[in-house]
Amino acid sequence: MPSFDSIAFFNREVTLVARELLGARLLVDGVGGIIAETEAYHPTEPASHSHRGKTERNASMFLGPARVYVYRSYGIHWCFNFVCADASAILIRAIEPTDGIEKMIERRGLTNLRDLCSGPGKLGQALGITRPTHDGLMIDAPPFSFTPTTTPPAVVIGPRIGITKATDLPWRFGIAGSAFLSKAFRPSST
DNA sequence: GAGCTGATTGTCT
DNA sequence: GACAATCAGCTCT
Repeated sequence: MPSFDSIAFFNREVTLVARELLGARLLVDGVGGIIAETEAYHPTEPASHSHRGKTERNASMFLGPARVYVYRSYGIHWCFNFVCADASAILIRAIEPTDGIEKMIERRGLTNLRDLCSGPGKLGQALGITRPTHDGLMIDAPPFSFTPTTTPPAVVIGPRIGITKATDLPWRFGIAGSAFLSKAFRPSST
């Protein structure tokens, strides 16, 4: 039994959780690493899949906090999200590989650690994420393993990328100075 | 090193 | 029928 209450952790304001996820350890079947980059999505803004209400695709976002939401992006990639309070979600954009690296190299067909999980689609492939297998599951039950950090890293904040709506919201969070980010953060102090 | 473009398929209008 | 929370490969500087 984990002493960590995942529902309480995720049942909070989505941008707060997105920031606290940085440095946490996420494994899928023993493969994964340290979360290095996240983006927050809330139903009140148009970039969120839950903005238009519940559909078959986004049903997992309405199951409650600490769930996993998986969707296909551009018809090719699987993207991995955590569900938070009020049908909000956090897209995991990048991970620093620490566990099962050989498995990730095999799945990605690459040997460069920095390219294994530095983007939502790459991450989904490296961790073997698919919608039929993982969508709607709880994050604290197998095959997942989630461990929050006890030593929060320095954080950089910026506007979300890869979207066409609500692009001005500073809801993208990353570990400052990490070599595993999907893209560099726009220069800004603090 | 930075920036642009084609690929590919499920979902929504 | 059009779009999309992306990636990889190519061109240009």
